[in-house]
Amino acid sequence: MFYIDFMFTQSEENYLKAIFHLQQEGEDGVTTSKLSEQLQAKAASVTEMVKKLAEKKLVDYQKYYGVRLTESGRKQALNIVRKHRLWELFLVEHLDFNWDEVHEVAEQLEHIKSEKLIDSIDKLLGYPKNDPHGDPIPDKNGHLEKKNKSLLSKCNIGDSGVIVGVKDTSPSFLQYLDKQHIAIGTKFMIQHKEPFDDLLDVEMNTKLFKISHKMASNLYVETT
Amino acid sequence: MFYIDFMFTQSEENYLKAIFHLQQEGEDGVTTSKLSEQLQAKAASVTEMVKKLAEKKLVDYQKYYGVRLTESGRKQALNIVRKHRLWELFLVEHLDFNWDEVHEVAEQLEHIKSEKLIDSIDKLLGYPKNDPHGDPIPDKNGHLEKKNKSLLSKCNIGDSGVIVGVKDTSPSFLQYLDKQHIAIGTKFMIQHKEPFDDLLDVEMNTKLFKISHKMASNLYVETT
DNA sequence: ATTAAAATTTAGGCAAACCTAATAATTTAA
DNA sequence: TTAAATTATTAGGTTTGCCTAAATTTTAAT
Repeated sequence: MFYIDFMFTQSEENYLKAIFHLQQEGEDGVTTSKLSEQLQAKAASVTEMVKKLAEKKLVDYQKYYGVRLTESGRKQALNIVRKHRLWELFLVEHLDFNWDEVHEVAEQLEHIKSEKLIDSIDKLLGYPKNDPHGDPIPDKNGHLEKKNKSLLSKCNIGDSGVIVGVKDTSPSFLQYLDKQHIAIGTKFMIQHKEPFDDLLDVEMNTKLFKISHKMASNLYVETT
Repeated sequence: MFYIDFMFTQSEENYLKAIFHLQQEGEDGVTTSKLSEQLQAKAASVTEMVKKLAEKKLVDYQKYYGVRLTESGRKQALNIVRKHRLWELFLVEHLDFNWDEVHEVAEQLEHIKSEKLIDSIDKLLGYPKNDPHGDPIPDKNGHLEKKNKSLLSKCNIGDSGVIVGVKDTSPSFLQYLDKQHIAIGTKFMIQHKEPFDDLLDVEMNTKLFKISHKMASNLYVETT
């Protein structure tokens, strides 16, 4: 295939995506070591690639102080995130994948270069707003809706609402949720919060669940 | 992602596929120069890769005399061809792609590594036998149906049948067929064949077409 | 049967993206 | 505020998959 100006290697795309995700989390700049961890690459490799991205004006890079996406870099990153999330939803909606199986395949599919392809998938899915993990899907123009979600672990006794997303998307966590019939859309109400270890008693589906702090800090909710 | 024993690079997969296709055409072994042309790579690059494939027992390689797929290599090649053709059909059937648009995207999609993904696509499509260009789709076990197709250019006056495939799958040829409403499944009968230049008068869709030798030698037919 | 032409292989390089080891800058803690 | 610890960068390698140019083998033509 022929490559155009603004086309990137898979590796470059993975870096852009990783920087984007890390920027979403912490507010401060993205460090070499954070990227190194996220991408499972050595710090030296990260420095090298980051310099390349800086040359291409995709990131602002300050030696020893990390990177930040430029407007152009952010746009590219959002495009990859968009493709990843649309593919994930497609796999669940049309190919009988479970939400714990989609990530790995979407990691590959997100690099397919065809605007028509992803726009068709988008259309087929009815221009969806969220992926199977509750994360918002950027639109074609790079607009990303930001929800008023918070972590279940931040909620207090008496709070109620609905689960809208997961922070950890590892198969093991998602399978654990499946086993307990906890899913996106599940309504909850916090009955009790143990001061000692933050263990929560949460009512969901008319049943009572004990939810660890670790689990609660990986569930996004919208309170009502 | 993690790589397993029998997983290949995109480049290796492209070589296997190219060798497979060239073997289908000429009966004799596949030469370095044929591969070089097919893959748009220099002969020296081909020699190098071919040696690697030989080490992996995917091809039998005789210096200066070319390669031939081993049983293992053929199985791998068929798997890639299977994926390519299933994706092509998926694009046409589910994403409104025209048959002249699918090849380029399928060239990328064929390298996605997920057995579950391609099996789901296969199922979604109803375990189809042919891709949008009429080429047979190998099944999961590497079985490839061979049809009794021949070229329209080999037919004689009075012969009739149905168009079952195209040899040239370039967008320009396919668009040319679209313009004349010639498609897979179109029935035909040869009214006349001009001895001088092999120009054919062919009845299709109750209309009469003049078909050049070049065009006729890119249309596969089954005669009745 | 020789020789010229064509095809193929070998040798030596290059870029991408990774690595380790050594060095340098920054941060933390005494 | 300095020294130690941490973090980041540079320097120098490796592998993959390409390339050009030179050498070799095969094929074709006289």
